[in-house]
Amino acid sequence: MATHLDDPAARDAAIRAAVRAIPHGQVAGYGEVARRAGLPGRARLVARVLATNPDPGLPWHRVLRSDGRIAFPPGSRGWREQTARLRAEGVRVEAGRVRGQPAAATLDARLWGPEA
DNA sequence: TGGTTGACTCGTA
DNA sequence: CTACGAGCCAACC
Repeated sequence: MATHLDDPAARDAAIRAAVRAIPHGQVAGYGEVARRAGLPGRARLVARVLATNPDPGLPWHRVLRSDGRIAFPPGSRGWREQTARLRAEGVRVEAGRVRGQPAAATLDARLWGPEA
């Protein structure tokens, strides 16, 4: 049976919604975003969506690789822009790597905290 | 129809 | 801690 996520457009929308859900000044991994969008294991799909994303308002810079590093080649245009955008939000970035916020932790845990 | 590509991830050295 | 290889998924040619 075809679930709503079988439709490419729907998956695309779900992924972008998950990205928009990342709070200002916080980050999340590709795999984490995919899981939150209801697409576990589709980290590469998330990357594709961001790469082709037409929405300038999407906080794509808050999405990192699972090891906390920026996914662009060091020194590239995107790499520099992502670094700058993150720093502008108060995120500590060193050598293309984000510190203080393990991207491996679940987004839910960060949104709701250890209390909830 | 079949091989290549990439803003990925994980296990191992 | 970093580097490399194999696995994966969907889009492209």
